Formats: sequence, structure tokens, C-alpha cells
Amino acid sequence: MIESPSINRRDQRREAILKIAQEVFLEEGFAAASMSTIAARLGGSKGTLYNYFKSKDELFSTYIQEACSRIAEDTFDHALTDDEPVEVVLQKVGEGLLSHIYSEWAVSNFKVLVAESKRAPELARAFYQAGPAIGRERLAAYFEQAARRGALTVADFGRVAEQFISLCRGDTHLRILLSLIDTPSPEKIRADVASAVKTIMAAYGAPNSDVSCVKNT
Amino acid sequence: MIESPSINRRDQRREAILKIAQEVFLEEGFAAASMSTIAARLGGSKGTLYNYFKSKDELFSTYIQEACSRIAEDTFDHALTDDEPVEVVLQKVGEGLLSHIYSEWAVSNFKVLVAESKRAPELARAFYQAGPAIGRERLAAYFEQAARRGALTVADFGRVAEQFISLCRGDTHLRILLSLIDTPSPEKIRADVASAVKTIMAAYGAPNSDVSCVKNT
Amino acid sequence: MIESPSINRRDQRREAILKIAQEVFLEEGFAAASMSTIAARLGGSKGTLYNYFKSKDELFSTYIQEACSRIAEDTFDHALTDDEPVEVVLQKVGEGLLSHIYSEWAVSNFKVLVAESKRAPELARAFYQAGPAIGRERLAAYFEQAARRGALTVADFGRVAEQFISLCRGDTHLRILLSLIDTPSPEKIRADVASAVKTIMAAYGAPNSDVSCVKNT
Amino acid sequence: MIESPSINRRDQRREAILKIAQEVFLEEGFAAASMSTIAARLGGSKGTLYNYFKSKDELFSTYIQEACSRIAEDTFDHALTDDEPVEVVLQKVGEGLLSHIYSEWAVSNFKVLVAESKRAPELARAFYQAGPAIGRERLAAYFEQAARRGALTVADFGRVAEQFISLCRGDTHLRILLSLIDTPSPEKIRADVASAVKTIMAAYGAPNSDVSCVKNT
DNA sequence: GATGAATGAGGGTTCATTCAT
DNA sequence: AATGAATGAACCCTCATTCAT
Repeated sequence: MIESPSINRRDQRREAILKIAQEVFLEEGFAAASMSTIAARLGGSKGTLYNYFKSKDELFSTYIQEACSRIAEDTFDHALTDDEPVEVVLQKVGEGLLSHIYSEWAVSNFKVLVAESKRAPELARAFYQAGPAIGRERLAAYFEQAARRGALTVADFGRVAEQFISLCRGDTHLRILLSLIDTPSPEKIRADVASAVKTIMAAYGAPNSDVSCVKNT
Repeated sequence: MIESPSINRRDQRREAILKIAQEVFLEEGFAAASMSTIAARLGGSKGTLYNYFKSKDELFSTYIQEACSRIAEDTFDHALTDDEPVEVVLQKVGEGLLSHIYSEWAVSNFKVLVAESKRAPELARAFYQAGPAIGRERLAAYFEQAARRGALTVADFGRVAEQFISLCRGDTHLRILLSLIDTPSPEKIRADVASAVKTIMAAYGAPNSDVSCVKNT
Repeated sequence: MIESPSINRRDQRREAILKIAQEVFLEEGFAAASMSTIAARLGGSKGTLYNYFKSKDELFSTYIQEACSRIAEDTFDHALTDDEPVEVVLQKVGEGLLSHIYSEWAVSNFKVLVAESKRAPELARAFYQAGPAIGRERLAAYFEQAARRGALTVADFGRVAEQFISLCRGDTHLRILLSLIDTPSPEKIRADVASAVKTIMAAYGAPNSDVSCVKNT
Repeated sequence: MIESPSINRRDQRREAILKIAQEVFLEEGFAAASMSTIAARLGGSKGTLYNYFKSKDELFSTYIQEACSRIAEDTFDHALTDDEPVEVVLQKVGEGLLSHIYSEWAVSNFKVLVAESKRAPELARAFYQAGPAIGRERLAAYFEQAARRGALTVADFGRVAEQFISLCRGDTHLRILLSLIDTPSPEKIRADVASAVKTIMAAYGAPNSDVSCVKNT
């Protein structure tokens, strides 16, 4: 019934190592991060690291994969409801999205992935599948429903989903990646998203909808 | 009046070093690039490198700065003319823009900058100012003119410029940064831009314009 | 009278460890063999190894000593009979000897001993006493008997025994030690021994003997 | 005309490194020898070693190859003359041979080669070709000439050459390889060779020869 | 100005060994 | 008796940097 405590202990240690490793990788990037640094911060010896992970590469890739699984958490789902006007839904979704991808963790993560993408494209792919790809698909599905309801006049749902997300990110994401600005304030995020929503609605909103709002329900 | 020839020689050598350094940095990234590799490719000795650049860091930052100055080349100017319909102009501009930022050189460059942005944010800033910022300003100026002419109903020119560029990049830029895809084909670029143009025109095109095209000229 | 079963168990485990250790030492040599490898193959933990053997050195030396005791098995005795002509006896003995010292096990063993002889000469001595020395003595005793019978004209029995063995080994042993050839075929062994026998008989055979000397050929 | 002194210097340094490396390899064997040890004994840094040799393996293999070329020095040629009786020639040759292969250098060398022969059989082969193989061939050629002169009744020259060498080595070589005895005294060598010569002559000496054959015994 | 030998700190990794459980 | 996590020293190797020539 009860898991062997030793297994628990081992898992805990492993998690602790991964946590430290994540910190160091995020701070310094893969190449500059050293196993010595990680071990020192862990308060353990380098040998211990190698008891849990075969190599620096494996440690890195394990961390990335765990990170990916964390990304998939539903940034979208709870917001993607037909109960509210499209603008409202998009605003919520957009804000949630930006809050997530602008978080310090996600940004550092992304930078590391970009830096190592040539060396380890499969990690980058895993990240993309777990994150951006899923988000876009869900949003596209929402657009499809909205179009069926007549709330939007959209033909290529995937494309418009991509466009909405791109509009939300705008230049800001780029500037964050380049460390030119810090995490934007909620107000800035709200404004950027509002702007994106306005453009999308202007382009694809149902023309006869007074307030571009779904009437039913 | 005449520069001492020895100084000329020195400059030439310096340029040669920078050229090689650029190649190596682009291929391997800052951390993985080694002074030995650069010297070997140069056909010179490591000592020589240090005669021209105090350190690896200085060599890197010099290269980035030179790269930035090359970015500012007018991707936009020749296309940004009032002589053609807005859609046509935007299509041209968008294609030119994407061709540029999707070029192998620009992509590698950008990756390196992202990877090193924490270590050297001033380089990233220089890049941003020399590249994206200028492009956006010029496009904004064009939108302003177009709005004055009545060809567009745009209030915040800078914002729409940003939106247009973001729409052009879409997800593709992201996937390139992650090494998930290679440089897109001209057809793909054309289609992406066309999509962006359509959206922008749908959102901001002058309503009474039949073909959303400026009539004069 | 009866050994405690726990002690039996302990001995069995100890033997199992030695068996695995032998395999690994033979395959990889002392330096390259690691306690981790041995433990892994054993299906146990490294800690267990240290419960049975104080150190890697002790494990190694125990294995060598056990190996030595196995060497002494009578390669010679059954063949060393006065019932047959000297040539026949020598041929049999020589073939038995070479088959033994050319076996994979003996070769690997010998290589390891040579490699580690400086570090642990007492092991090498144990091996030599248990193997080559005994073999030579028995052969010398046989020569003595043969000489008494008049079948051979030998004065220094030990010397001739040594010579016969050396002739049998020839260059082949050397080449095996250097991994230049694999275990020779029985035909090759037979021929080498025949050659050695012929030389020994030519040098030491009783000239007028029609008892101890094969007539044909 | 004059070699660049810098090249000379480099070569000298390289030779110095090889010399030290040889010492360490001979003392400790390949596996146990460490680059740190070599560097320390050299009075230089590890980095320097790697400026001259790409890896420990390359350093080792270079040393072995240089050692091989040193082996080929004519142990035999000057002695292999037809001007003297066969016994005398063989005695000289045998003593020269044993002096050489029993030298501390050759013994250690051989041990190292045996230890590493699995890992690097090509080195072992190079050694064998440069040393034992050549020696045997030269001796075989001498036997052929002697047989033509009627001084010996030998059919298979190569075989007898091998036999003579094996007889010379006897058990002594084995015991040296196992570190059971030190380099034998000249007297011991002389006696061992004499014994080998006697056996060979007894077996293959021309019976009626009064020139090349010892009469007594 | 150019060289390239030399350095030494630090990289990732392995391994015999210990010890609490 | 058995485990296996932890250690830390040592391993081979790389690299930015210096300096005498």
C-alpha cells in the first residue's frame, strides 16, 4: 500500500536536483551552467548528480521535458467557453496566454531552448508540441465553434488562431527575449490583448452582430 | 590626408578576423565558439586575435555591433511608396521583411543574441534599435501617410505597424528560432504575408474603397 | 559436524562474486574493470562486494589465487606414461599443454598477470609455481625415467623439459599474448608439437634405440 | 640551410615529452599512467602535453611506434657472418638477442604491449613486425646460407630460427615477464644460449662437418 | 605586428570506497 | 547480510589568455 520510503527519498532527491538544475540552466544557459555549480548549490557532490543522471545532457533534457509537461497545463481551457461574448473570451484568453509566456520561467526557458535548438532540436520540438501547438489548436477549435454559431466569419480557424496569438505577442515578446524589458505589467498586457482583440474582431467579427456578442444562452 | 598604409593593413586584418569570428559565432554560438577555432580558420595564431581584440567578449560584442549596422539597410524604403495600392505595398514590404529576418544569417544572429541577451543586454538593445525598431517606425510613417490619404482608417500607426509585422511573422518565426523548420519557401512567405495583409485590410481598410485601393495616381 | 547453513550461503555468494569478478577481470583487465560493473553483473550492490572483499585489490588477488589452484589440474600426469614410445608421449603431452595454455581463459589470465606483475609479483609467483613450474617438474621426472630406460640420452632433465616446452610454444605463444592471432587450430598445435618432438628426439633421442623410438617417418 | 630554431625547439620539447611519457608508461602501464603525472614530471602543465599530442592515446601510440623503430636496430646483422663456425655465430647472436629482450626497457615495453594488446592490437602488431619477426627472418636467412654451405642440415629455416630463439628464451623470459626474476646475469644468459646452441647443433648440425661443427661432445 | 608555446583553472565524468538504513 | 546513496579525489581534456621571441 505504502510506497517504499526509500523510493520516495530517491524521488525527492531527484526532484531536488532537477529543481536546482532548472535554476542554474535558466540563469546561465546550458553551456555556461556547470555540473560543479549545480552540485555546489545542491549542497552535494558532483558524483551524486551522476547517480541520478547519466550526463549533463540527460539532466538538461529531463528538465526540459518536465518543463514541457508543465506547460501543457490548461492556460486556455477554462477561459474558452461559449457562455460569453467572443471579445470577452479572447481578452481573457489573451491575458492568460501572455501572463504565462511572459513569466520569468517561461522566458528563460524559451531562451535556453532557442540557444540549444541546434544541438537538441528534439527538445525544442517537444516544447513546441507541448506548448504553442496545443494552445493554437484549442483556440482554433474555439473559433470553429464561434463561427458555427455565427459569432465570427472565419474560414481558416488555425490561421486566425495563429494571428490572434501573434497579435497578442506583438513586439513585446521579442523585446523580452532580448532582455530589453522586464515582464510587462498587467495593464500593458491588458492593453496589448485589447488591441489584438479589436483587430481580430474588426477583421473577422460577424458584421450584423451589434455588440459582436453572442446572443443565445 | 592619406591614412598610413600600415593602419590600412591593420584594418583589413581586423575585418578579416571579424568576418571569421562572425562565421564561427553564428555556427556555434558564443559559448561553444572557441578562440582556437577562430584562429585556425583565420589561418593565424591565437596571439594575433588578442592583438586586435582584448578578449573573446570584446570580439563578440564588436561583431554584434557591426552586424547591427548592417541590419539597418533599407529593407523597407524602396517599397514604401504611395504610388501603389496599400495591399500591394504591404505585400511587397512584408515579403521583403520576412525574406530578411528568415535569412540564415539573420536567424543565427538572432539566436545568438537571444542566447546571450542576459549576459550582454546592451548588444541586444543595439540590435533592436538598428533593426526591428527602425522597420516599425518606417512602416508607421507609411501608415500615417496612407491614413491621411484616406486609404486606411488607422489611429495608432505604430501599433498597427507592429501588428502587421507580428501577423507576418506569425508562428513561423518562432518555429525557425526553435530550429523546427528551415527557411520557408518564397511561396510560404507570400502566403503568410497575403494573409496578414488581408487581415490588416479587413480591420483597417477604408470602408468605401472598392478594392481597398487608393484611387489616385 | 555440519557447517552452519548461513556460512554455506555466505560461501556460495562469495563464490558467485568471484566467478563474476573473474569474468570481468579477464575481459577488461584489472584497471579497466570496475566494481560497479562487477556488482551490476552480479545483480547485487556494490556494498555487498565490500562485505565479502575488503577492496578491489583483495578481490583481484583472491581471484588470481583461486585461478592458480585450478591450473595445477593434471595436464600431464595421465599422459606421462612409460607404456608408449617417447615421441608419442611427448606429442600427447605437448598437445595437452598447448591446448591448455592457449585456451582463452589461460591466455586472458596470463595477460592480466603480466600486466599486473609489477603491482603484485606474489600473485605472479603463485601462478608460476602452480602452473609452469609443476608442469616442468613432471616432465623432467618423465625424462629422467626415460633416460634410465635408455630411451633418451639426456643429462639435465629439467633443462630439456624446459627446452621441450619452449619449443612447443615457439613464437605462437608470443603472438597470442600480443593479440595478433586467436587460439590456434588443433592442426597447428599438432604440427608445432610434432616439430618440437622431432627436434628434441634428434638432439636427445637414443641413437640405437628401437624401443623408444618410432620407426616410421 | 639551417632549420628554423623554433622548429628545433618544438622537436626537442616533443622528444622530452615522449621521453617522460615513456618512463611513466613503462613504470605504470598505460591505464595507470596519468597525464597529470607525466606533466608534473615534465615540469610543465597538462595543457602543454595536449599542445603536442592530441590525446593520451596518441601519446601512447607515438611512444610505442618510436620504440618499435628503435627495436629494429641490428641486434643480429653484425654477428650473422659466415666467417665463423655456426656454434660461435649462434652463441653470439643468442647472447645479443637475450641481452636485448631482457633489458629493462624491452621487458617493460613488452608488458605494456601485452596489457594493451586487446585495446590496441595494431600497436602490438607494429612491435612484432619491427622486432621478433625481423629477427627471425634474418636468422632464417643465415640458416639457409649455412645449409647451402653444408654446415647445417636444415630444411625449414624459418622453423629452426624460431626454435633457436625459443630455446634461448626458455622459461626465463616467462619468469621475467611475471616479475619473478630480474634481468639475468651475463653468465646465466651465456649458459642458456650455450644450451640452446648445443641442442640445435645436436639436432641439425652436419654430422661430418669438421669446419662448422664442434667436434667434441 | 605576428607567433605559438605555455599556462592553469575549470569542464564533464568515473570510480573505489563508506555508511546509514 | 544487503543495500544503494553519497562522497571526493582523480581522471582526460579544453580553453581563454599571456608572453617571450
